[in-house]
Amino acid sequence: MSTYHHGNLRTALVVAAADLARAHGPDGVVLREVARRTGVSHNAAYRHFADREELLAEVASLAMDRLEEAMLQRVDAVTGGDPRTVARGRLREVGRAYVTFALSEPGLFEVAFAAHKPQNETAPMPPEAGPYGVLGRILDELVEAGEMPAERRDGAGVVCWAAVHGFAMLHLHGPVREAPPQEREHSLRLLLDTVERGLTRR
Amino acid sequence: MSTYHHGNLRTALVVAAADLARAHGPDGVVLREVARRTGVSHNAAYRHFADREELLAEVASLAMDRLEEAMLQRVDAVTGGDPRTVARGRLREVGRAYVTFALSEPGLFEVAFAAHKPQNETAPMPPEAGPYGVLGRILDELVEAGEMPAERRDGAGVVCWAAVHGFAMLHLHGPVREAPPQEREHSLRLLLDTVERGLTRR
DNA sequence: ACTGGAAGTGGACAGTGACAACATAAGTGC
DNA sequence: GCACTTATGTTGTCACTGTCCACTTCCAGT
Repeated sequence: MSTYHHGNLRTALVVAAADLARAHGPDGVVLREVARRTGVSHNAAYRHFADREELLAEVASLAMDRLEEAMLQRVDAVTGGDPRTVARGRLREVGRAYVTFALSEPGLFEVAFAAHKPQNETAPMPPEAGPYGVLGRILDELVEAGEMPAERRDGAGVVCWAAVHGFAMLHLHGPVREAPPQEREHSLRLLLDTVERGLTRR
Repeated sequence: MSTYHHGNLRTALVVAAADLARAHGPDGVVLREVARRTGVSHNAAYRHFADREELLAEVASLAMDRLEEAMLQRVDAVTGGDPRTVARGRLREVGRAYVTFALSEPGLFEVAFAAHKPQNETAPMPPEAGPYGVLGRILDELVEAGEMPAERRDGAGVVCWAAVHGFAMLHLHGPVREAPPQEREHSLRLLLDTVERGLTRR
């Protein structure tokens, strides 16, 4: 048989797992179904991943990449004259991108934060990489532009992230999950207003 | 046998399920283990709950009650002269209570927001009940005291909830889950500052 | 005292993650 | 060219889960 060895099963498995995640969330990523879809027997995955959790972690990492892409795309579109308004605009856009991604790719988004037990292999937490890094750079811009007091810079990343993350969660599983889009947009605007005002004012 | 009929198995099952939730999160609530702990055979639960999801929903409701208690306890402790400072203090305390509960009872907290498929039986969403109601009343106080513009009242509930919910999530499963308590306290303070400033200022 | 239905039991079944033993393909040194 | 080693897939199995079904036990109302 020419197809005994798949070639690059590992990535194929991750892709299939990501599809499942997209469609059915973290619990939908079932090892045997992933194998089925890849046209390979169950247990084949164990040659590439220690266990289900490790495959899930790979999907999570993929999801983080997608999230970062979405953020960068929107953020980089904000440009033009005044560094102050640019920085403010970017802060808003990065928040909007986060929420938009979460609501349009709920499955991937959940998986990204469902990686449970182990911290990753080598890198414990490179703070300047990934979505958090994107946000951090924008906050730095805000400080440099004189729009945010420098002493607020420290926890600001967590504050911003918490706000949009919570917003997304509440609209995915929380009590406002059935709110009409119009109301959702209103809340989001107020959220972005509040954070911007809270971080920059006075 | 005197113990063939348990008496009030339903609540006993919910309690056992809650214990499991406390210890191991939503996925730790395993029907068979719940039955085992209650000293009853598997399947006994099916006389009281349609399926696992329904038992989980009951635990979620219990968790919501605990959360509301914790919030009320801290909020009601804020009292004294000026209605303005009282209202502001309560807003901070309700947020602090939310985060504290989430971090000290992560299992229950997760279950409270893991109830997936069905909206509840009778009440679709009584907005004035539960934790959301507690928060809502505080926001009303803020408006009445003249500390928050009335036109901001509408989405304010979602904004506050999102902020603390996201904060809790990030510290439970997110990238800052291993942050030292000191750093966490700093971020929380900044979060509360930001929301307060953002909602009240001009 | 009898009986009908509610509450609990025991036994199945399909589906899951994981492990161990086996089979096959691809290299690798000679 | 050719044996041998190693990475990669496969089959078979196990314990565990949620759920369905048929059966048993007990209480309540006549």
